[in-house]
Amino acid sequence: MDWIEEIERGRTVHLEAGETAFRQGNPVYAVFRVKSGRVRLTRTLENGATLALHTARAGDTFAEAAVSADAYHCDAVADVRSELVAFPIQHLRERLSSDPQTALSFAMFMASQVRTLRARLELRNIRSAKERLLAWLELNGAGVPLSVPTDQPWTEVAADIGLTREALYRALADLSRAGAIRRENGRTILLREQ
Amino acid sequence: MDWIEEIERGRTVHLEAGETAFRQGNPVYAVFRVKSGRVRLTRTLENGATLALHTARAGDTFAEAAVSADAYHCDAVADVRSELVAFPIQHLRERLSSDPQTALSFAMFMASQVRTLRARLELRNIRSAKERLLAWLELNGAGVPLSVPTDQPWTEVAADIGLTREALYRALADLSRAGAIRRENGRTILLREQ
DNA sequence: CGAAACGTTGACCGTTTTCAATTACAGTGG
DNA sequence: CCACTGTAATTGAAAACGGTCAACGTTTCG
Repeated sequence: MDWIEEIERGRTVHLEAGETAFRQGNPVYAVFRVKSGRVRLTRTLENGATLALHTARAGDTFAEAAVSADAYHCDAVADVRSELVAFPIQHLRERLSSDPQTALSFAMFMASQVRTLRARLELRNIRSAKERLLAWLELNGAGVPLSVPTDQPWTEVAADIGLTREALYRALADLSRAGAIRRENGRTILLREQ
Repeated sequence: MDWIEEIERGRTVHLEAGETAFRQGNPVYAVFRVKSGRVRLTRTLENGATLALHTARAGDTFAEAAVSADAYHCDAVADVRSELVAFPIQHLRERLSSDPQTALSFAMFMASQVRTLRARLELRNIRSAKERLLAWLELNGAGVPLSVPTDQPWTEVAADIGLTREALYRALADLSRAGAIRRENGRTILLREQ
């Protein structure tokens, strides 16, 4: 799972809000992981428009493509004060191209990301806030009855599933009221399972 | 880019609408690519609910995780009559675990998918239909001035970016009217570039 | 201790969805 | 070659849902 940390420890980088880890065109020097904070990846087009490509949060790895590229293809700007771990590509490349086991771990890690992202994208196709939230709970729940621990603020969940926090709280309240879920100390339990 | 076809040719599988490539729990036997049609990946929960995990379309590879799993974790059901290519995992595994170059190609292919998916997800955070469409055009455009070929029906684009086709056509009309884009034989050209 | 973030609910407004209807076009079989 | 079916492209009108703004209590953390 943690393919990259098996290869090397990496060095910690501190960024203040607005500071950059790299810019479009800079020669690649590392792959990153966010320890805390938030990093925004954006691409600037020829015409000056800025496109958001990703927002990396605590735990996320980014710029994995650096392994096989010469230069970065987007900007990485800290959104708030952030702490990153930078894994120099040098060593990474050597290990990946000499040790098939490491390369395979890397590949399978990326494959699992793909699965997660596809599911999140599919989730966004659900228009109704209530149903979307319900699907998110089902996707992230575990156990019987299915339940989700409240280990991240609902505000974050809201951003995750593409709702404003207000809409999320309303959906939560509606589902509770309808008896589809129950919220208790630190967990949300799915009811009405058949 | 086409890591998998460099390893083996795979055998073609024909599925009628409703037929399955595999079901949750089946022992893995292949990784797939859709040649034509559409395959829906779904997971059935203990409580009977069905979760959509992905919809694979022409050109998409799916079940890449089969490489390192014993059984499939979801159902793959053809949505319409479809043609798939099945790449037996046997040989795939051997090659991937013995040849670092192949494993690395696989990893980088997955990494590029991750990049694309992240960008598509980020796109969905744009609430306004007009702006979302504009961002999609910028993301998929090429050349100066930026332009996008009409190689897929707008109906599909609508599904891609999470709008109903009606909303998309309206956004398209609005942008045209406002002079932000121009639609001509087989291309959509972004104007107002600075 | 004070300032941020989080949690929650109300009211209103705007955009998108929905439903409906129409035109255009491509492929199919008689 | 033409009626016939299915998909794509478009536009209108009305309804619904989520966004936005506002306000307030609570928790967290430097």
